[in-house]
Amino acid sequence: MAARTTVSYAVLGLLSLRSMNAYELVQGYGRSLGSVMSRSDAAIYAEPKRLEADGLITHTDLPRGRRVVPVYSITDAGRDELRTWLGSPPDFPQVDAEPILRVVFANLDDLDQLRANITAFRADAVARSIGFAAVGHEYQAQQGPYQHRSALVALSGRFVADLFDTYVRWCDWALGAIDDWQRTDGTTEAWSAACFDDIVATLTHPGALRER
Amino acid sequence: MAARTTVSYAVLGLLSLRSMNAYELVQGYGRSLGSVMSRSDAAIYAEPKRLEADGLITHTDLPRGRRVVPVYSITDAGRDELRTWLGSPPDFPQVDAEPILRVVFANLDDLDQLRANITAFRADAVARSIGFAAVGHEYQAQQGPYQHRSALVALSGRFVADLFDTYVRWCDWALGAIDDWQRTDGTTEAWSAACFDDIVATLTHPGALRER
DNA sequence: CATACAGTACTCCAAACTGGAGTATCTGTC
DNA sequence: GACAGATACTCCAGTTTGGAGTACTGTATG
Repeated sequence: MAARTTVSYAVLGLLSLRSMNAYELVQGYGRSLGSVMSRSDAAIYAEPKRLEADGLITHTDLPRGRRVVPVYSITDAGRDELRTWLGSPPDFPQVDAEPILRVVFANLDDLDQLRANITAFRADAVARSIGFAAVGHEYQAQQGPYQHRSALVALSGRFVADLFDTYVRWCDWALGAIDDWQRTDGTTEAWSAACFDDIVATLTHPGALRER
Repeated sequence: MAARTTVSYAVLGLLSLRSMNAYELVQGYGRSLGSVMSRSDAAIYAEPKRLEADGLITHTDLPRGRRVVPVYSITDAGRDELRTWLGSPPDFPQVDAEPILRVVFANLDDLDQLRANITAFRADAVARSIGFAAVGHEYQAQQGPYQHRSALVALSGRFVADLFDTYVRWCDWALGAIDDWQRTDGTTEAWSAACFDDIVATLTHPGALRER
């Protein structure tokens, strides 16, 4: 019995809601989980094979026109595995923020380029927000699937919305800061010191309500 | 010439600040970039070999007691590559939020387990905040390396602090919401509907100042 | 009624990455 | 002189990426 990955639990979780084929798994994953835990299609297609080998799911071949498609269902062992995972300590979220790497290694002689990178990041965040709002609209109209679980979907949706909002607000703040640097002819020492004070204050009083 | 990955630019970026050996690269990476772009040590150790094969960096063997350690330096071609990358469009950040997966697939019959998962997530976020504040303190005392770039470090530090703060605030909000569900005997339809309205409002007006 | 075309339903692969185990040396302290 | 902890890595099996490729299905359109 191989070790499970996060994809294992995601697929097991989707199948705990209803039986489906691998293609539907990919669609369902992209719709509801893609924003919090993105995986390539190939990784999701591979997962049911591993899970079935360990008896956590089974499949039934159902005809679809001329071809036959395997439809996967969770087993009791699979539900146990899912329950065990829910009782284990959670991992901390991982972020891969490429735009921030560009900030750290920005060319200090080319603040316009830095600004352009942050502006592009902001535009991406806004575009993704709009795209994600479409899914929210469905649930708003009580049309999304698994209505009895809509409160849980709302909790996770709020998380994604908060993230995107944090991105956009950080961009706006950073763009303003860069403008200030130029107004002070590049003497940013005082600004940096104040900023670090602010950062340390946020970090040492997590979750405190603040305005910025 | 193979395609570059994000690690390539991270290593190239670190070497653009000063020459160092692979071990120092790993330490520097963990300190400054680990929170925005985590990579395993093995991935960072492997990168200089690829970069050197393509002439973006070179190495000089320096004696360290009885052993000889290669110290890597960026070349002009490497600086060009870094500059080209900074001019290319940024990727959108990827998040892998395992705790949110637990929320989506939470057992509706066991809200205490859901609460425990969110509480553990909150505790992790607070612990990481405190840990990250230590690095902030160094810069606060103007002791961190690369002082002339401290404004850029401050921008990225603010991003990490905002992220962690967003996590903690989401946890507090979610825990409160779950308490409310229990007070209303599990009839969460009205709550969900209001929550989706709120989510869509955030997503369609990104960055707008709001209180929650 | 043919045919185009979007959607359904996957497989394959090289290269990258993970995370844990393993190895050896170096430096400072008791 | 011993030992801890930091330095300086390598190795590997298993997982994941992302792009290319294949083939069938259902519906609209001329």
